[in-house]
Amino acid sequence: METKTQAPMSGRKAQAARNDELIRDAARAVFTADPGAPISAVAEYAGVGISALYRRYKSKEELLQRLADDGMDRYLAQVQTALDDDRDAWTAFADFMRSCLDIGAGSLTMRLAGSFPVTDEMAQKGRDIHMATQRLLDRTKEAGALRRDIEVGDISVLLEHLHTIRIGDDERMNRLQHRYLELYLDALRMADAEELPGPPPNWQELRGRYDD
Amino acid sequence: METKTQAPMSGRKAQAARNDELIRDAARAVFTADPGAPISAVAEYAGVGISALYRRYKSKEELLQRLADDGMDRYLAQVQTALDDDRDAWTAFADFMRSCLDIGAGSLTMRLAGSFPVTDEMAQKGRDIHMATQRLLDRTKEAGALRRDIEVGDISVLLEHLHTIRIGDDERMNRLQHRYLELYLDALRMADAEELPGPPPNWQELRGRYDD
DNA sequence: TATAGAACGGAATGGTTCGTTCCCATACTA
DNA sequence: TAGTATGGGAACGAACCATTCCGTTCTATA
Repeated sequence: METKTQAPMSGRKAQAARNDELIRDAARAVFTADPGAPISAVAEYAGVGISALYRRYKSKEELLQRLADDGMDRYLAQVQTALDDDRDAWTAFADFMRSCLDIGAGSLTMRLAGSFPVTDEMAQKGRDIHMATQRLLDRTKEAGALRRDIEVGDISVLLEHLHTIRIGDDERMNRLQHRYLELYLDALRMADAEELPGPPPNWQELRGRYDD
Repeated sequence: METKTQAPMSGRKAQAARNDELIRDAARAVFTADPGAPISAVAEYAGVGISALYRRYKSKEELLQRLADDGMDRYLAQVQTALDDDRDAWTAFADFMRSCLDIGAGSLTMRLAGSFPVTDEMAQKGRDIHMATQRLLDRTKEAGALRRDIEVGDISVLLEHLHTIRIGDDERMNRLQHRYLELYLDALRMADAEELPGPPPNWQELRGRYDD
């Protein structure tokens, strides 16, 4: 009975496994659209009851932490991919930015700022992210493919804010986000442009939003 | 006693007049920072009691409408200034964008989307804004100073989202917003750049957020 | 087929937030 | 000094939400 021909579909265990994923995806979608959304909205979006959620996460806070942690992992993976990319530096960098938009990296992590305590582990992961991103930027600058005065904090801010563009359905939204990313990319590429005003946001300013 | 040497300060009427302004400014500041802020936050920020607020506005909704209406007027004034600016087209346009950032134009109007019903008068004003902005863009494009595929909706989206950058205190925030505006401007100026992906957001898409 | 128990759905609960109203104090005006 | 416009801020009631609870469904096993 367990090894049905077509689907390991039926069966509480199978449904539970499917729900694990449904709930993660729903949570990501819902909280990305509205960081203050009620937990019931996540359940509804996932098409499950609230119990299914609380069976997996002790509290809303725990769910948010996991989501943020997930987001950091996914972002880090993108940076690694870019660092391993042996095409020309600019192409690797530009594609890195485009991927980040698609996977929503950097979005949740930032938008959830302040809504849960930061574990030591997450803080460490944040530093790793910073360093890896720095390496990517340095490499791109050395190839003369990126403005000198762009720093890690700028990348965070750019991605974070491109994600706040929310118009139309998911597909349209994504397309518009890419529209403005391309605009930014055209500017980022101008290695010899005049220097931008103000110091870029630094580590402390960005993290500051978590500590409140 | 009314005509004290120093100030026409004391006196209920004088205080009332001052409060009018205090409250408007507080409301703008508070709701710009957080469109969902409670009315009590506005009173606190203005340093007055809640009564002072309700004496002037029948409800929170009315206050929001007035604020949005105000914002539209201020934006329209900026466009007019830019249209009357007889320096070169690009400089006029760039300064227009910079001014919009400083006065918060386009910010409130958008961020408040959906939180109150739109009056016919406001809808009309919205159309005026659209047309005036269109004229400004056309003029700038004709001078070869602006990408051809930038449309009115793009300007709305750009301004709206530059305003969502909120890091540090008011001054720092403004400086950072200008940092990214300059980045955008460098890209907007590239009249012969490759076309951007996706159609720009249209009137309907932008207004759509109000009707819900 | 009967039954224990995992996994759920979703209503009920209790606490918090917030718009609005109310009551009383204060400061001018006549 | 009585009358009136302003304000301050507590009190009220509705809405929202995280979390808990209880009855139900489905599987596996005997």
